[in-house]
Amino acid sequence: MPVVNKELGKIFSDMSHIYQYKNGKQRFRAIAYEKASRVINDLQDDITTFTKKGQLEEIPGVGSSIAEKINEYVKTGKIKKFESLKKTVPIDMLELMNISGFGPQSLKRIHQRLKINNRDEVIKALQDGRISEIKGFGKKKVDNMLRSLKLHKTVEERMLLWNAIEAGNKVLDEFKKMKEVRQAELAGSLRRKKETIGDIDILVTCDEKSRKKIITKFVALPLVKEVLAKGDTKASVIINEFNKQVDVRIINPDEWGSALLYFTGSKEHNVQLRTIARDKGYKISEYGLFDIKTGKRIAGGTEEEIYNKLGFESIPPEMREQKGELDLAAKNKIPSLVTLTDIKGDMQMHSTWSDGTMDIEDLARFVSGHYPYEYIVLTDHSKSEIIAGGMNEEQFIDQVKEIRRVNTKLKKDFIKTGTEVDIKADGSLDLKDELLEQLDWVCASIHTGFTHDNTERIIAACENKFVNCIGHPSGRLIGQREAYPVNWEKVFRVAKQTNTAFEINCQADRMDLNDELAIMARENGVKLTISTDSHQQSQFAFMQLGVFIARRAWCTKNDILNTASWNEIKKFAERKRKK
DNA sequence: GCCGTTTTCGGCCCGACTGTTTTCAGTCG
Repeated sequence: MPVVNKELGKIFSDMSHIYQYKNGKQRFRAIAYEKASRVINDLQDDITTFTKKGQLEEIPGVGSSIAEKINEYVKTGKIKKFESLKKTVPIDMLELMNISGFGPQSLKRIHQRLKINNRDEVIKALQDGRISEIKGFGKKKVDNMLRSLKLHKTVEERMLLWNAIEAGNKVLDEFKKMKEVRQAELAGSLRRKKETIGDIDILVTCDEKSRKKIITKFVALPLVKEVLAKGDTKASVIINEFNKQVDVRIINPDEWGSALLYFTGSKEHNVQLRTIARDKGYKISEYGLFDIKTGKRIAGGTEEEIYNKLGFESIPPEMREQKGELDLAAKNKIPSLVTLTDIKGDMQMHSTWSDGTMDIEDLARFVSGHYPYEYIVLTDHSKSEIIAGGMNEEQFIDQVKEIRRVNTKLKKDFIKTGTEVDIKADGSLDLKDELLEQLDWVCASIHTGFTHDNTERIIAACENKFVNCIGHPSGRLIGQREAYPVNWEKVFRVAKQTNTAFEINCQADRMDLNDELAIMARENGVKLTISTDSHQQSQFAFMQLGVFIARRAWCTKNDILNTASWNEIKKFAERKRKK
């Protein structure tokens, strides 16, 4: 994330906290700052590209007042209003507001009674019993505050989508095993397939009388580490796996659609939908769609029913991020998103010839036995990748012979020849064109210089007529390594001109391109590939992760190259070579 | 503070759980 965006996001989040703390009547102002903070944090481009063009107010949630503050910050490095606000509250204490149980009103009372000014003092006062002497702070509340303080660190770290899918399914299976349960489904950001997941949401239906029994069974499961809350219709627990929070909601079977809609989010999508419903004289809650005047329930059994009653076509969960999907749905223009079954082959993987764990024949037999693919492309590393056992030109020639041998043995032209060739610091490749020309598919990737601006390097690679695709283009590793700076608009323009595809790499910690960049690529007319970059058997299953990214980027089958037959892909490569 | 195919003013989604209360505020998702 661009540094300025991060700084501004933090400032606006702080301002939101300050307004919540100061005065309940400023609630909506606080919400506005909160929203601005989130939007700016999610922004792909550096905010200064907006300030330069005077387009700040085109960002949703940014109006004239916040735009002015952004300009002030970009120009002077400060926001006067924020500086003066900071002096009126114990700002160091408000850091705690991100922790559950530490709301503005509680912190305010603690500050006023104990004259405490920072988070460490609050923690100390909690532990030595001073806070439990304040009216309204009983033993349970203090215990809860101490507990969530302890949990805060581990729970705040988000988990990778892949891990969340595995953990979520484990819990989901437990519900499906209970005979009282009618339906159970993963909801929340997990259902929308965000690249990282905060907590796991599960929705369950049953007869009303079975609710208590289900909750009781659930909180007693061995996989539950700690119970945070439980009532008649919901429960929150921490599970052993990844130390993550799981929220369960139980509803009646005829509320399935409205509850799923509500529990899937995103929050922004729901708020927009509810606002529209309200304008039309309806009210949406997790219990259904209601006519405000008569109080009559209009819909709620399925999500589709609710969308339709409000004049929308149904919207896939991956699109529910308030990015204009409701406008499209109103015009019946929701794209037909790519699905896993559309994928006809895997475009990047490694064998024992470089750093993979399977030899070519085992690999081919495994994939053709477990996946319905028409082709796979073997893309072992080139010589610069010494640690990964990268190969030189002669070794690639030998490998081509081996691939032919295996294909003959399998009696089909299943394995395509290829490489993941290194893009060197100067933008040149570390394999000779004479070799690249002989391969079916060339993917070029950056493996060094992660802190530099790599725009020109990627462009240079695109301009080589034997390069068909750029691999893991942004170089980020989720939670470990930031993406290197790149002028993406420029890069995607060149990609389009040169007929170079860009990869959506499915490795669980890469997910690269991410959804935002995939949107930008698609809008620029750049073709995408979805590939697992598998190094071992289990990783071929990552393909679904890439499909999820593509769906979040509103991609159809036509945007994804490897939904096509190999003949089509060959034509794509040939067009570039002829240019 | 943001926002607008009924509004440039007057709205701003909706309900459950907890704890400490005698009817509700605070917090959360």
